[in-house]
Amino acid sequence: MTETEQLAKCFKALGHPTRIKIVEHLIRINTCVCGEIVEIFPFSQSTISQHLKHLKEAGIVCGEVEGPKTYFCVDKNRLDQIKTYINGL
Amino acid sequence: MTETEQLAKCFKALGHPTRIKIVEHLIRINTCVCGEIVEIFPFSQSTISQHLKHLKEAGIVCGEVEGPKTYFCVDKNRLDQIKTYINGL
DNA sequence: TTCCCTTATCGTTAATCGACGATTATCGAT
DNA sequence: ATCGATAATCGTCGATTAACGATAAGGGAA
Repeated sequence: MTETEQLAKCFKALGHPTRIKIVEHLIRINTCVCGEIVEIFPFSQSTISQHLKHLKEAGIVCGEVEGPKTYFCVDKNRLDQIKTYINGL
Repeated sequence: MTETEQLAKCFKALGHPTRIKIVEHLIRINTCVCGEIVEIFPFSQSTISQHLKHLKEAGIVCGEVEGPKTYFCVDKNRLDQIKTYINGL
């Protein structure tokens, strides 16, 4: 995958209001579990799980499985990559 | 439309490799005409026109009709808005 | 083991996207 | 007034997305 394609994937992942809010929330509270996000939004657990999957595949968030739970957090490096690109425009 | 929705629309518009490259090209050469972009990419005129429409609707580019041609350029203000948001994350 | 809690995945559905060719609209020049 | 160039729009098609409920898979506790 070219760099442009990778970038496009990131932007696409951020191209949905719910996913933007999920990222904002994750940054605010540093790390949290899927169920906590489900409580915040008026969408089903499966829908939120899908959004998280999108964000994970774009490398914007990472999830660490710990027992039955998965702790999600934002990948600062990837975020910095995006910042660097945008600022360079 | 909420601010988040507006942002999502911008990211979505940037969520395609061709559109990213169009924006990069427009920034590089400041302003240009649709046909010029069509020559650069291996896509049809209608496809490029659609991509430009997306970018326009997101407010990332603006097009000024001048006779039979339309001159496109990047809206620096909108770009700055995106930069500001990203950097604030 | 058997529940319960948590998350991921599957299958479905309606809507949207990305590409195309064809057509239309608009302006300038002949 | 017609023609040619340019760009936008239309109609179509297959692929993808976003949402859901239902189901599966995993670990922890009783």
